[in-house]
Amino acid sequence: MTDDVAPSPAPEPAAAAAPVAGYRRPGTGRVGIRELARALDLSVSTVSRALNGYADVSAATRARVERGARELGYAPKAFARRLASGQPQAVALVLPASPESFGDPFFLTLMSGLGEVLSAAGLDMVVSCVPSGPAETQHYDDLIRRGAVDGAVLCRMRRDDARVRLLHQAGLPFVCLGSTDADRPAARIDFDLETGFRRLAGRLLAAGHTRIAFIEPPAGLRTGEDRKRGVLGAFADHHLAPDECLFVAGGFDTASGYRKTRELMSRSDPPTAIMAANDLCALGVLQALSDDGLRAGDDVAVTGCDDIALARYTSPALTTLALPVAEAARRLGAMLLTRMRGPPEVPPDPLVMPVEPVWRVSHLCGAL
Amino acid sequence: MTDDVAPSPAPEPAAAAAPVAGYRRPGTGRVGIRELARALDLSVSTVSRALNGYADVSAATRARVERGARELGYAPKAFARRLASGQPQAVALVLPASPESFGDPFFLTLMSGLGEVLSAAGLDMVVSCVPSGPAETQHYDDLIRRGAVDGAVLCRMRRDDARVRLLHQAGLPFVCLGSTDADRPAARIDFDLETGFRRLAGRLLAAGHTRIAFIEPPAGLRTGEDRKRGVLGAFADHHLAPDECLFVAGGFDTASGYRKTRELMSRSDPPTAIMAANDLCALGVLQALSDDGLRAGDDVAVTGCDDIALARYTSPALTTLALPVAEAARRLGAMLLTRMRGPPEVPPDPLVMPVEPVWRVSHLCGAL
DNA sequence: CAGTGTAACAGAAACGTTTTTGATGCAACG
DNA sequence: CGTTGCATCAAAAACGTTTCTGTTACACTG
Repeated sequence: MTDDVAPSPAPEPAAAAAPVAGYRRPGTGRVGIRELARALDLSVSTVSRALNGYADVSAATRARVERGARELGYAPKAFARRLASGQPQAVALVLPASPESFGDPFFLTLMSGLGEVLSAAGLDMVVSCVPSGPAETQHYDDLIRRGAVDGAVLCRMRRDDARVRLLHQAGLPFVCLGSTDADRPAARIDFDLETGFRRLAGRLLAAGHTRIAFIEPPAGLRTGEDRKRGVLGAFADHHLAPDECLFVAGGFDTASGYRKTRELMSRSDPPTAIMAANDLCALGVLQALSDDGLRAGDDVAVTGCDDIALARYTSPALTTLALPVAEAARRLGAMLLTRMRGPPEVPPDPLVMPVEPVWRVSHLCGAL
Repeated sequence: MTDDVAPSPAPEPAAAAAPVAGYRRPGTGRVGIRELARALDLSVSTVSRALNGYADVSAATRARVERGARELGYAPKAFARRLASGQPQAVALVLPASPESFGDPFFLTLMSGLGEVLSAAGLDMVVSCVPSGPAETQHYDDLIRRGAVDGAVLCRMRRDDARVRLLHQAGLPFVCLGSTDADRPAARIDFDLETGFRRLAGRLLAAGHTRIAFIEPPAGLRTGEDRKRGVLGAFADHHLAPDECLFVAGGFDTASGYRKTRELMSRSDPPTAIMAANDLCALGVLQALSDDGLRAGDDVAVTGCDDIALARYTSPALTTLALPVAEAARRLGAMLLTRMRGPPEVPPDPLVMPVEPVWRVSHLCGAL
């Protein structure tokens, strides 16, 4: 109401690199704690203390303040509160931005579950999509230095992960989806993918498959090691040795599933079963087989991982591993909350969540 | 370094409703503009002006400051900057949180494209998942009052949308994916879904289908009206009248596609073609047909919309509409940027983007 | 040479909160 | 009656920036 005119005779209104200039911030003139205090004929400090639950304000006054705040539509500005008190305001979620995995429903579920509990705690979630690798760590560094977030959620963990080193030394509370190195223990939740893949591979071995191919996740990921250990374990359970030539580097995307399957099936001794890194990858496997005139579940056994909504609608319906990712996301959020509230160094409480095979039809068919 | 001890004799460290207490903010002791100024033997104001591109600092000093900032790892705290200058810091993206559409890759693509251009402009993107409806508007209201964001992106537009009313009156810059009422013109990008559905339906009509079912998007959505107008238009083009009983309320999720298809196909006069609200919905259609022993593309024609990555991997491969959503997301971000930078009332510049049918196989098969 | 302009910087006042420290009135106590 | 204690509130000092207003030194004008 007061300053509605332009900054007219501004001495030097920023010259070259001014990032976002000429912008008149919205919210100017909106009701602040000062207006609320004046309207109630109270001091600013009393209003603040009333709203924040301090003990030295009478019940009557507190009620009056709360009512006034409601009526005038006052809510403390998050950035000012953050500046004055350092109370946490937002947490970061950095998603991998590989163009292929754009469609992975996994992350949407993760985000949604996380957002649910964080928003209930009054925290905002700032998410960014950054390609995995050094750029990702850099992005975290930027977020921290700018003070944009007070906590972080990591996924796609790798061993000797630069991000956890950074966050540890920055003293920022964080939680991981998936485990990393043990030297720097970090709070985390993990899916028991080793057992999951062991059970999947075990079933294939029991059905007589010995030439089992495994399209591995992108190199460097901890979860890739887990999954591989699982299928290796199944071979050991059956006192068999895998043909490691059939373990090929792949990815979490449909395209790599397609490509790798064509390579595998054009060998002189093709596999009789193909385990894909995840469901998205398995879709590529299915398509490649179909293009070769082969049929999954009849000619070649195929398995996926994640049990995305579409797994039951493929043809044939995909046998896969169901991950409780919504539940994991909620728990991750809760873990992060306690770390942000509590002392900076609470002991990590790792939690590994079970994974359940979903036997549909793509894994059927014996070895010969 | 100075205050590392607890707030020991705190008079009354918050009693009941203190939201997040006992938390010692991270970043304490990190380098601020004050430390940087001291290290360079300059005043705080000069450092600030140097970093912000003001003209009244010598080139030599500016270089020295920039170098110092780089070496000490200084970046201005976003919240303090926001407080002092009102420069925008973050924009909101509120996604629908219906448990069914959790997996819709559409939103992941939208988010990623948006994030790309916003992050390049130094803006954070705070995303939340809220069920459509009043809660959504309430959430925006909260974000605004708390000053958490300086701009917003809306999707899933409805006519007479409460959110655009709110944002308009709050004076917050925003852009929409999809159009709303014309009385309050808002900057937006829209997909030409009317033409898209008209072409889809046209092809079906040309193939002899007259009993075309349409599983509509959730009621109230503008995009639903567009799509319906498209199929109605195709009927008009062919001088035919549709059986409106075959236009049923559905949703953007697989489950409703499945359910509605079973209902439709159990009629005494079932449709010979089914147009689904989107690809996710079409997957349910495919599954329902398959469960009835019918085959899409042979017995019944089926179409979707969105061309999600999986559309080519269904069986049969899904005929659908390809939307340039990544491109739209980037442009939407750019539009929001100009609105946040420019004066609050720049004229809206609506943009409708073309949509391309992808003729795969599920639409094949004639009427008889 | 007094005056004027200007380049380059410093000091201090914002911004909207929270938190610390003080102040006041009043009851209870010795 | 002077203290002490308590309940309740107000004033003022943070928080880390940006921006407004001075200030200095120096070159240039007339």
